[in-house]
Amino acid sequence: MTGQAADTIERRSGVSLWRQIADRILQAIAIGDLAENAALPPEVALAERYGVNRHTVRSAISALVQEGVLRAEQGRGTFVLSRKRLSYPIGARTRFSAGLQGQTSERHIVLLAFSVEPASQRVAEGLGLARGAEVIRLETRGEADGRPVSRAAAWFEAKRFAGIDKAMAQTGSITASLARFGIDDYLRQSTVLSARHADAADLADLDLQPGAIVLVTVAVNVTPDGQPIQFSESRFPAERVELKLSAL
Amino acid sequence: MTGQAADTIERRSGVSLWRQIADRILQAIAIGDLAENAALPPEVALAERYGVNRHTVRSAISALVQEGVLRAEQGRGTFVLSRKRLSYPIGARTRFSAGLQGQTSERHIVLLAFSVEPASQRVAEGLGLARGAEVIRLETRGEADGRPVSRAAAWFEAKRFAGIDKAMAQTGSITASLARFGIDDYLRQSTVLSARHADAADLADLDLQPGAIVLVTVAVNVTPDGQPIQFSESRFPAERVELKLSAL
DNA sequence: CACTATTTGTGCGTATGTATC
DNA sequence: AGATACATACGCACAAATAGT
Repeated sequence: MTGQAADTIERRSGVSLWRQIADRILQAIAIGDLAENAALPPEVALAERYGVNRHTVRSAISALVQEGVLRAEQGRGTFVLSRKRLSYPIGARTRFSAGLQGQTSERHIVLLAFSVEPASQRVAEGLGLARGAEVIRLETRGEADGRPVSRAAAWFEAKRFAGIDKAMAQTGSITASLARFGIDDYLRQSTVLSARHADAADLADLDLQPGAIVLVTVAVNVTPDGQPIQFSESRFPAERVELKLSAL
Repeated sequence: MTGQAADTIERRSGVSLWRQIADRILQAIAIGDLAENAALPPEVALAERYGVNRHTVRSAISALVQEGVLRAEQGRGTFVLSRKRLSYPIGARTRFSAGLQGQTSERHIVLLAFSVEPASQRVAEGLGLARGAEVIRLETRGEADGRPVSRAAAWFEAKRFAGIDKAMAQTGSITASLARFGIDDYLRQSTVLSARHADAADLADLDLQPGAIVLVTVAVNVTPDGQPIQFSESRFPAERVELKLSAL
């Protein structure tokens, strides 16, 4: 971000100063004046350059952080985010590791937590169980090249899949764990997709900045003969992942 | 939002004042103390209640607007947004009107604009044309019960579908328009899904507030024998729509 | 390890602009 | 026209995190 005179910031032009400054920064990124991961000048420097108060610069930066363009780190600076996204396939046979093969040099699933609990309304419905039936919940995080790319909770009928947590911890794979219970194949029966802002838990789990967006999928997996075995809710950081729908 | 003393807002507790106030408001909504579409007290009143500056209240409200919980309208007030979502089906035979049947009493597509232009890289690839080949672009908005639920751009080969804009204007249906060109059936070949914050155009087209999220699908439709006929990019307001994936 | 400089984060007070009723 | 309520902008002060010295 070199010269670019302050004189193009116009007061009482109908466009707020902070929006004009935000647009200037976007332009600088588009031109290549600000490269990916490059640091912006400090807020005070920008304020001086544009002849505005530091708060006004902060409003501009804040908007771009919300838009997923910048990342501000207290004590360090403000940086331009990279924009490449992994393409995560969703289809009849959605599998984490296989799906990302070729796009990353490394990927794996970490088991974060597990618990046995009574099924909530939606979990019971998804699995075709009575409400309150015992289910096992596995919390996992998917990572690719060291970066978190998904955060999922999966529920299984406790009676049928007792010990799946240990299998998961050992194998690091849902597919392999289910195989231990005689499930050689399973299919995606339904997927509902939505998006929202990341909440506090998402921010921590996925290493995101406040204001980041997560794609949320709620899915049911079934055996080839239609028996529900897994209910899951997955969250993907929208800035790092896109979903590619294939034959479902 | 009745009583709830200010004394639960704690200074130097490690949590910023604005975040504590935002959480209080979320709690009030969860409890039902603030109903859907209810107006919040004015900023100055909240500031006084919590014993903070008005700016601090504004930070809290601003965060909740970003999170899609509130909607601030200059000169009128700040309101709680409703949370019900339409479920938009995506599958092999994705059709706008048929998909929303049963969920809304009324839905239709409005043709906003059309143009003939040279195909961009991705459009050419999607349609299997040479880059720069002439294509027709249709801009449409989907509405259900008077609310915008989608905004789409669709591209067709100009040579083959000359006049599709008029068909679209008359019929208000892509399916019906394609039928005039001898396309009785078509299938969804590929769909890539992502999410981002709404840009200025989205805000205007979909009647959203700054900070709103849009789900974006990029899709190619083909004839049953695999010939690409339509490339499209659709945007759905995430606060009003979820996508339900069905057999693709 | 303490100290300092740098940089972003939080909060207050004030003034003025703009949209709505 | 006047009152109300949100939006923008400035200036000041201090807190918190980081990176060096």
